[in-house]
Amino acid sequence: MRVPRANSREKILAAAADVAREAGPGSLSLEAVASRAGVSKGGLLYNFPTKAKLMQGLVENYLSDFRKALEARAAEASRESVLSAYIKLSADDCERPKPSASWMFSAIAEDPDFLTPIKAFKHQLFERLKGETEDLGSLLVCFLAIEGMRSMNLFDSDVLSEDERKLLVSSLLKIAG
Amino acid sequence: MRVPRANSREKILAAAADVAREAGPGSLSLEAVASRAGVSKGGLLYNFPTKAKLMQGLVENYLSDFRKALEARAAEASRESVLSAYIKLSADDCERPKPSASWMFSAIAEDPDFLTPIKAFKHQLFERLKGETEDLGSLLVCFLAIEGMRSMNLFDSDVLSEDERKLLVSSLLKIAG
DNA sequence: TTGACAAGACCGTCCAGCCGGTACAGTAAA
DNA sequence: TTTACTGTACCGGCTGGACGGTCTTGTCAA
Repeated sequence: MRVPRANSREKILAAAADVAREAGPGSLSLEAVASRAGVSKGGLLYNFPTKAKLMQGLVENYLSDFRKALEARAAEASRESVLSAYIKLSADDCERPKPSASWMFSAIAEDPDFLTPIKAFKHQLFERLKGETEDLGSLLVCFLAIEGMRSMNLFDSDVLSEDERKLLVSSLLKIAG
Repeated sequence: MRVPRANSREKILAAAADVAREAGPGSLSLEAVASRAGVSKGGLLYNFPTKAKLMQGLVENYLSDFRKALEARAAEASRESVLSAYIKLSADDCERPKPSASWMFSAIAEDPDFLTPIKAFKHQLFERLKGETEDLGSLLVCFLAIEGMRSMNLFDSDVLSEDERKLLVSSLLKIAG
């Protein structure tokens, strides 16, 4: 694999996420992405031969980032549980008021199957946490509460205040032990 | 050959939800809805002059159903807290393996603002629960865990088994007190 | 020379919204 | 009782436009 002039792939992926977030998931067209990335449509199609490939790229990018971030957190405080790392990571992700993954809605509209890797990852993560936590009930509550937090952030729903979110996180960390 | 004069509005709303669920949120077109509802495109446009009105109808229908169901639950066991009623209602909703609200993704793709009534309702519900619960931390955990459960159902993500969901619900009810 | 794009024309598809019709139902005058 | 009118509910073809994807031609750096 040759080194590109500039790394267009990542620019394009970032642009796609930007477009979905700012113009709405329904406005994620190839032209909009290309324009946003400062790339021609031909250049975009060169990197992602089809829109499906672009969606797939978004999912893979998202997952690899997530994995890296989680692993980094789990490593930096190895005494902590992975569950705690997951809680803190998610709390930080949701700190940012902008939903960074609106592109998921575009992907679902295109084809719901694009999300299967994400579902699989979540399942895998859950299994991993099960092996680590002794009280399944607590794990379930924590895991689902995180899911709820992430979901609210994704939908750009600001039901909770800043303080409430912090209280939630500390409550979850307490439950996680 | 037009057979019965029936309440087309509800038929159309149900058809829209069916189409989104079965053909995917991206396939929610006026023609598909009309065909599914056994109504012509003109007839559909007669009831809902624009696609936006149809989406709005879906949201309003969803909210009024939700309100009724919650009120019914809260009334039938008036000794229970509203939080408990909300937990049980959500558990029952998620029991059905079909994600009954895939149309939400279509609505978001059309315009994210369609969901503001739902967000407002959630906010309102949360405020109501705050007035009822003494421990804010417990409420937060419960509320978000329910949100997570609903979100997983919406995304058709089957991370939890049947037993795990039941355990989760009983754990939540215990936390809710 | 070749890989990595730029630029954009072009085509087939799809879809929302509009519009001119049509089949009733109710009413009310003749 | 008939006829004429009016409004409701619905039909279905049409069109303008957007969008995805392909293809061709050109550019420039390594």
